[in-house]
Amino acid sequence: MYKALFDHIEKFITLETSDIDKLESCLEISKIRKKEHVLEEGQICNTMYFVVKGCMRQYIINAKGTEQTLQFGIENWWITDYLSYHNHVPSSFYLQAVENSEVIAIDKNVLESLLIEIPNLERYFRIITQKSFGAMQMRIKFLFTMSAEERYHHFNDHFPDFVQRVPQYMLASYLDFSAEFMSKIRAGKV
Amino acid sequence: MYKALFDHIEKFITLETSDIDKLESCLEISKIRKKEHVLEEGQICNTMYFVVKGCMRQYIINAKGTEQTLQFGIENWWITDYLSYHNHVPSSFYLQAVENSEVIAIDKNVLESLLIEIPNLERYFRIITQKSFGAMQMRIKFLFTMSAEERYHHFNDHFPDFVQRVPQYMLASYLDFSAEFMSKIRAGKV
DNA sequence: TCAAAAACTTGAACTACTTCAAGAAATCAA
DNA sequence: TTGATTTCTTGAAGTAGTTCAAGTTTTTGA
Repeated sequence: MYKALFDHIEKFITLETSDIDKLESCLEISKIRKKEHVLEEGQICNTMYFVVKGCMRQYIINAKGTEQTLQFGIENWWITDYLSYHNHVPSSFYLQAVENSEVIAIDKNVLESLLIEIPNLERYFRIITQKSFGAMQMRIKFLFTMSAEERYHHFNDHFPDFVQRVPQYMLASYLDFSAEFMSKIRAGKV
Repeated sequence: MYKALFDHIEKFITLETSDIDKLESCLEISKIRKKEHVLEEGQICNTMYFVVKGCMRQYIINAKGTEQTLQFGIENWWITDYLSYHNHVPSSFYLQAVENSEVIAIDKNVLESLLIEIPNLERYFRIITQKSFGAMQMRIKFLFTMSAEERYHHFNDHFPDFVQRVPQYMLASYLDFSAEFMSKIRAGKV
């Protein structure tokens, strides 16, 4: 059940059996129904979520009242609002399930003590966060250098299955263009 | 000399004296002249840079041959290409000094062994990377929700001194609009 | 299984930006 | 101190996208 997480951790470090037990005793799986929120704007985010199954997203509601997806989190990704988490300030974001999902939620206080007890786990989080940061640097590059149509095709080429999984309007906003424009790109009307 | 870095580290964790010595023996300050590169596109990035003095930037050259700044790193920031660093693949970016700068360069192999020896240092990097990731999430939010003019004023309100430090065209591309448009915003001609 | 809700499509009008080209101002290096 | 380089400005023309509104299709849930 927690296997997905342990498998993911073992890709980067090796845990002692005692540490596995220690960690396991702190974990709890929860099921999040499609459209359910685990964080809403204004709340303080005290939890990190590891997606075991399904898909979560981070989004905002912009000045026009439209939702804009800033980030997706699928299987084997961690998702949280790191700024609210670390600075203990109200979040600017919503965290919501896009599909019925299963996540491992781990509370900040629990996690921070665990990390002090298990230095190797600290290492795991350092590595995956640095890698995510690298992915984000590439994302900024793509946003800055590609046209809307190029971003769509690029994403579609790299993640064809994922494109099928989420509503088009969510993907459109993630790629930073309107849902209507997405429709026209797909129809070849641009 | 390395004080800036030790001061920064001590904001997040406490190092044993022996660890301070160990770390110090691995550090080396280098001076980077304005416009000098520490990384060029296509090279593999094996170094992390801590800016002691001055300003560095990460940029690309786009399809039209124009430079686009993706990231600045000023005093007390780490800067590197995390994707190239972790995946050992050629970098998509340039890393260059915007001003005459002093940086502490630390080699990947040296750092990775140090991190294993000093778990607390692992913790330091985990925390600062997560915080940087949080800042990046906010940056995406601003890019997605604000107009060019709003982005300029928002940045100018929050970092008035920094705006004076870098050429306008670099800041314009960092905020994702053209240098010419920046000129018009500043002249109130939009 | 069917009504309601959610998601997608389409075209027309609009606009926030880019591009280009040329000149002016500021900074740099010898 | 001056010529060369870099940076900034300006206006005119163009365009990659948005917005709106209405209709269609698909999915959902009782």
